[in-house]
Amino acid sequence: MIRFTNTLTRTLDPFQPAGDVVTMYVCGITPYDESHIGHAMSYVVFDVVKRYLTWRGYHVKHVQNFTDIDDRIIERANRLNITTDELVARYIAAYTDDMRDLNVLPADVYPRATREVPEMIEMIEGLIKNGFAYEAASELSESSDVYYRVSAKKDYGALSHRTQDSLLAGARVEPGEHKEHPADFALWKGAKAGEPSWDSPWGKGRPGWHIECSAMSLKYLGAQIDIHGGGEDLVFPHHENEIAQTEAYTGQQPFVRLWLHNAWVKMGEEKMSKSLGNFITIRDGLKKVGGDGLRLWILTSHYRKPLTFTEETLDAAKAGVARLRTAARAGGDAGDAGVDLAAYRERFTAAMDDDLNTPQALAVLFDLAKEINRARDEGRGMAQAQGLLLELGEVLGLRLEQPEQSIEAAPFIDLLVQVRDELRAAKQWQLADRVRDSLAALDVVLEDSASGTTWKPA
RNA sequence: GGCGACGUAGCCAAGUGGUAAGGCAGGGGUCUGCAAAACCCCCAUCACCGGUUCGAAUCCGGUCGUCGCCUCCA
Repeated sequence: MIRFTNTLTRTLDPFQPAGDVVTMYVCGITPYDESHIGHAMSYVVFDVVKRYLTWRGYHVKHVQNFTDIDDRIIERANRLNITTDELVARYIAAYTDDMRDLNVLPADVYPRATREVPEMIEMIEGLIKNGFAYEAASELSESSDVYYRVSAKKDYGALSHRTQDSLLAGARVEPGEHKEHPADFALWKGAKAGEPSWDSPWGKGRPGWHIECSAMSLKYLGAQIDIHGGGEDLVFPHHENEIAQTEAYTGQQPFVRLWLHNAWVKMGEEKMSKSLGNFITIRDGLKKVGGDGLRLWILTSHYRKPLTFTEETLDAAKAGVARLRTAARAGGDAGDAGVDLAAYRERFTAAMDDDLNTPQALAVLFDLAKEINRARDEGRGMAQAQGLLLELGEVLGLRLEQPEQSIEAAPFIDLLVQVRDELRAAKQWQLADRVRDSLAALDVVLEDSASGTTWKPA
């Protein structure tokens, strides 16, 4: 039985989707800058959720949004003197490249806020009609704002385990806003001069942040969905507000059956974040340790625990990948090594069933790798065990069977290796070693074995 | 102030009642022309104090420390 920790209940609950197709909504990025490895953690984690459920026989429909209009996008576009559309297109492309290289499977739909405005307006109108929202004049705009009336929903705060009273303390009202209650939040913002805006019953304006996810999950996945995921920092206020909006609008509860949240990446003792400026981009991480390396680094920690970034841990992940790859690719003799494959399969499944315990699942892969290496050393067949290693690796999104990038110089390296073999046959050790050392300096590692010499990128 | 998380070997990180998975690094071997890889062996009593229990890293209480959310954030 697959179980997950549900943020709403804080308990480990059996996974029970409502229908044949598992509906999963994951909060996507705001494309105004390059994504960092904290984002990578979130998307890799939910990619593994999807891969694992699929491996277990479920069909998953995955929707992930792009928040393509917000303050940061407007600011950044103004600063670069380009349109918000141009800015957004640039960073969606960068994100897409990052995900491809991380081997993150694409979502089924990538809705964008700016293309779903009518749906959001319809929802806001419904909320006003049934008393959960109200229009309010704004001194910052010629148009009105629309706010969600938090006090109208009794269980507001359930996800983040907060009371409405406690929310009063932290809530802030910007100058010029006319909220009934400080904790009320914007569904629609009246347009300020020079901002992109859309026509609405309340004049020109743009949607608030939270309403987009409510509108898009409703449109693409229905009033009630199985899984909603995102980073832990979205629990409040974003996801709390999504629940409030969607449930108030549809009248159906619960909006989400299973809330999943991943913890954050720490830089030393602090959270990695854009605002602190202490981030490593996905692109840089990929250059350093590759897609598998980054994934392994992320998955060696449980998704609900903070993951510490240091250069050393990233290097460790890279070395770990090399180890798994060696076992997966070492020239395999056909046949069964006498390895109890079913036992490994069961251990892996048990670990993953238990709230996606990827650290334990990886331990199973490493144990299996050791068995494969041992079989090879003893001259036993190991092809089946290697097949299992690849299969389980794939569930975690690891591409162990092939180099991630084709190397253009491969034919030349092969040639050098051949020449070196002849030198070795002639016992010209010094020259042979020079070839090896020179290739090493170019990050090509040679390994001699009884069956010949192989090489791999460092 | 409110809510929450965490503190396990040099580093990272599982384990939530029966005497500590895994990875990286390190040490010693085997193999090798040498090296690399691989294999074998070694390397922690779980922040601290007290309690419950036959038995606790794991439950309870306290102390110290660290971090997060409450404002944009994966």
